[in-house]
Amino acid sequence: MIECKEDIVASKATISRLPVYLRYLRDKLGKGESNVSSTCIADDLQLNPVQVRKDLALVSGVPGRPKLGFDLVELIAGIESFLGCGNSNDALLAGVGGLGSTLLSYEGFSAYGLNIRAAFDVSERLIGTKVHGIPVMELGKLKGTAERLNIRMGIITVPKAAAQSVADLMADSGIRAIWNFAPTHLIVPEKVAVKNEDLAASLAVLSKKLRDALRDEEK
Amino acid sequence: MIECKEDIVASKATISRLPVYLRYLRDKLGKGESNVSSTCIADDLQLNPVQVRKDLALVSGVPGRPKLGFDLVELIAGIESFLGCGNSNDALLAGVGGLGSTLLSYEGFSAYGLNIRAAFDVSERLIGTKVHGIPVMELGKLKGTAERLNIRMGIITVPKAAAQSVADLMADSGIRAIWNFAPTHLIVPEKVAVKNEDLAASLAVLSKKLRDALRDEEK
DNA sequence: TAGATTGTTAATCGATTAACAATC
DNA sequence: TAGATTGTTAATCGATTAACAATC
Repeated sequence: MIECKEDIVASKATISRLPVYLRYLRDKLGKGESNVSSTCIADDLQLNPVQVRKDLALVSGVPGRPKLGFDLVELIAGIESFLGCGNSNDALLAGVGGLGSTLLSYEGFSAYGLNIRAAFDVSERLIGTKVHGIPVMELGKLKGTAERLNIRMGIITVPKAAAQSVADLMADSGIRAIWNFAPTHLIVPEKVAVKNEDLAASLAVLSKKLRDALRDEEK
Repeated sequence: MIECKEDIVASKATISRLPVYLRYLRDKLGKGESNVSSTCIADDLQLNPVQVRKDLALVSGVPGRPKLGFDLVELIAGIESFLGCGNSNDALLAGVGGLGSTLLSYEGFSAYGLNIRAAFDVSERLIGTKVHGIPVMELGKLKGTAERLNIRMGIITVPKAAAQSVADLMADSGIRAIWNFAPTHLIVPEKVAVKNEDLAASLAVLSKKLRDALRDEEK
């Protein structure tokens, strides 16, 4: 019986920091280290040490030890268990254009449990090919594939104009979580979760920071 | 004299919603509409109407009118002025791999003022070519180009192992804001702003939502 | 006028940070 | 022991939401 940290409530902010810790801790482990303190993590990642301790306390199986800090192996296992928890994150991707192909080829996802099983497009040229070993099928086969493989996560990388209809199709195919890279707001049934990956919004935040910094300087 | 909304303080959360409004409002304008109410925006984008009004009040030149709502043209101009404010957002990109090429080819950025002027790579095969009209040069020319064109924003799409050294190079070249797509934490001088585009973190949030939703259902 | 919508003030909510006793 | 580090409780900070008078 795998122990799942199922009933722990972690804030959205905490959850989004966990992969950052995970990456950092795996790096440290790779360098042959065996312990790390919250203060050290906080210094390196430019976070508040108390925040780090609180985040880690939520997901670590074993507590940190005064003077020594946390055991790297235990900590990594704790975060992996929390983020992955035995459930594989199988997904489908719709839209094998530039961004879609890039995501299909991105090696980094497997480290976080994401496993893209099939891709879909409307282009005759792409249907039947494979990208990074992942088969590209016609969009009409999305529903059957999702149901057959019991896949609950969908990635949308189609052009804006097609995004809503693909979202509808996914919702109708039993997909319950959509990672949306199309620059548009999707309307989905209540039980479908959507995460918009909004590059424009990120850019806006950065660009504002830059402008403020340059202005402060002038004074 | 262009009126800049320079001294307005908007929260990070507000700033990241502004491009979402902007996209939505441009759509509405394209459909021939001329006014929109905050309640309507809130309904469509699934936000709280008071939040929408507060956000818009910060950036709109003219107030909304009871019964009518906001003038679309004025509102769009207000958000554009706030986000762009006359300063062009010229940028450099380092790392013309899959993701880098995708970003170079992405049409959507210009609508938010981003203008990638040059790209850099170490691959002999790529140097001297153009991607989507943007010249790819050897990495060694980054500093000279940044200084000559007075560019202050850099985009990092190199592999993880090269990211820190590229960040150092950018910082040394006068770049003051880095949009980092490499899955690693960068150490930069205090005056350089960094925005990490962390796909793993986004995935973690979505994946958690999905798991919670599926679990709630079982009960 | 009546009703929809606005903008503002106050209350609530959630997340971060500070303070500090406990522990190895 | 002394000092670094932990985990927890309380205070602060920031953002969202509720309540409501003003307005077209």
